[in-house]
Amino acid sequence: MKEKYYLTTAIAYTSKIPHIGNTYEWVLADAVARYKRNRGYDVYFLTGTDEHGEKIEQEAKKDGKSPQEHVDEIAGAIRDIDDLLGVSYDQFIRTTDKEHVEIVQKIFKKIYEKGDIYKGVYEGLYCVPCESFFTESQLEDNKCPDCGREVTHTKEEAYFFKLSKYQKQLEEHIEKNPDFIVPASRRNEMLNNFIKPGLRDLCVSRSSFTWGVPVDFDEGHVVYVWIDALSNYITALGYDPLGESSELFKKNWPADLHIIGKDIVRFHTIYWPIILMSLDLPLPKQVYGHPWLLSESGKMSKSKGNTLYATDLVESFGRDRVRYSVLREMPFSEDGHFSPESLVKRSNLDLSNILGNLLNRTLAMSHKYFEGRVELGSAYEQVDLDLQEVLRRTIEKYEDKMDSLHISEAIEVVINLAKASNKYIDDTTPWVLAKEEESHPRLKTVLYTLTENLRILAILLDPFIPGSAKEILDQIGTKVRDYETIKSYGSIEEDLVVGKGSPIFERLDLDEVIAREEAKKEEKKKAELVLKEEVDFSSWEALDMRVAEIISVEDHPNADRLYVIQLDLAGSRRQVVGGLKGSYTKEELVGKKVILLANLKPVKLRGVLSQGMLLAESQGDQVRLLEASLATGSTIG
RNA sequence: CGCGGAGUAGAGCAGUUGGCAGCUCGUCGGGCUCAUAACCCGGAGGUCGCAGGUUCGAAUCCUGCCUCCGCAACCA
Repeated sequence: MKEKYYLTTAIAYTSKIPHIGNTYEWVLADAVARYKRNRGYDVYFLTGTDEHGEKIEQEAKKDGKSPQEHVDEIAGAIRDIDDLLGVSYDQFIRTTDKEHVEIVQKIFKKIYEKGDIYKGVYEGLYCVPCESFFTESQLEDNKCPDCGREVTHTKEEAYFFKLSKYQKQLEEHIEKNPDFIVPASRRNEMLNNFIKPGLRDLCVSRSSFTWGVPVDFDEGHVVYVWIDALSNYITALGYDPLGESSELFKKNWPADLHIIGKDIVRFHTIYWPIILMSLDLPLPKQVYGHPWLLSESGKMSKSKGNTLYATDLVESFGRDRVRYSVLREMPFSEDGHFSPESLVKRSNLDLSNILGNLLNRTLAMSHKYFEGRVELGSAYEQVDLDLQEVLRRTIEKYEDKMDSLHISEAIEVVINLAKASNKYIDDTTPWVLAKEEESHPRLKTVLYTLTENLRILAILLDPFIPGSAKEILDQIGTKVRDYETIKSYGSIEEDLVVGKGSPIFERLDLDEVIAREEAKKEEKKKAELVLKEEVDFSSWEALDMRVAEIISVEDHPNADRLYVIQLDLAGSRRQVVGGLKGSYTKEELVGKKVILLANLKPVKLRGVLSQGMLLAESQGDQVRLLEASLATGSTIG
């Protein structure tokens, strides 16, 4: 009986088309899935899309579509990206699937009936002019802390999850199972930052929007999107909280591995385990919060113009180069950097020069000297045995690295084997052996060794570059492709005739690629200029913008990125809180004449009153204030 | 005093239990010619963020400080 292995990715949020940083996760999971299959596990690999929530409702509205139309479109695109990257998922779940929705409703009901979810009130003391809720303790003299006016008692019904009930159990589980959350830094973060300070009951329903799973016993409420989303890992398998679960579920749950981004570790290691505890289900064995794939210039974002998409990359470079370079550049716990340049360098170096060239020169020699026939000649010599020892250790390290999810290091180990094989050619100098008839048996053994090494290299690389691994084995012409065969050296056919071979992974010209990518980027920029909806003149007239002068600037006492700015507006004093740190020093700001949106409703930002907004141009992280020259109080128009 | 990291050769990074400071790229020089101008060998290049301490011995352990990044918060 094969041992089962159930792994999942996070389900992708369908608000926007994901970039390569988002899609990296699927390739990572796919590499693990393929590796485990090769090792003989009965793998079940789940991925899919998360399609509910307020944000999606809003995105759809912006495009003038219904939420369903919107998510159908994005989910389709995501599925296409998965297929394009060769992600070998067994199931693709969508949270709008009817079965999923029904089971989520049952899960919610079951937890409710158990008493872990209770109906409460999102209670608050409400200040109508400020449109804000406050707790008793926030009030100053029983008045609104922002504007000092009377507050009214307001209640809104909502459902809450008693997280605190399971806090101790969860804390113990995490402490007793050091591998439950990896890497360890994430584990510490969860314990110190969230669990130990105490878990507050979580509001698990919403009534302010409707795009979600309805609470079937209470109209007007939808299930909190995270409860809905996390449940996919069991609904996909056919879990039934009120009846008999499917065979698929019984076989596969608990999951062996959830692969997710480091930003959502909290949901997967606190909320999700507690949901499972409440349902009396076992917890997943491991959650890996992988780091991020960053662009050269930092986090990928549209405004920075450094966003890369899998579809473009695969079109430009081919699937395996993209898969290889993202997996290779990505460390286990630190963020990795990725760019088309790094892809080209990696690809040329590892795949063309070291691997592809090794294949090519080996096949060429077999043909040149023995018409492609590969067989063992004279007995192994020390240099051959040394290489076999390198090979043995390579497999050992590879398995160790793959099992602990250190994918990049596993790849490195394999490439080092390819390097050792190249060195072996220099050490044995086949072209010298070819000259003398009497050294031909030795030459046969050398080529046999190289061919067997290549076969093993291809099998080891299969999880990362499945297409090319197959191509290598095809060129060699061997049918011996099972993972287990790499452990008994010399498993290759005895009467093998290798193919002529042709270069895999042609070298790429870096300068050419850069020029091409730049041109593409420019075109993209043009295509992405999308303006907001048209407004009429009265909307413009309603804004009162004035010239004002900055008198003084202080750090916000309670927020890292904010300044508290005092302005002179035609003799009267204004205070504005703004996120200008990082763009200006305090000294630079003082004395500047700027443009103030003066009739914006005042709000408190982390406790400090802000009466207006300063106009500035912004691009990504860069912010530059618009500067004025006329007297303060002058109007803009 | 919210939490977690990072600071090691020009760049990107390894350094597990303290024991002569390493890898890849780049650079310089050499070798080879089977091969995708690829492959192989060698050299140069570092006060291991700063300051103390423990030790026969510290990149590694302890204390303090500086700088950077991420999470959380926040950007009118």
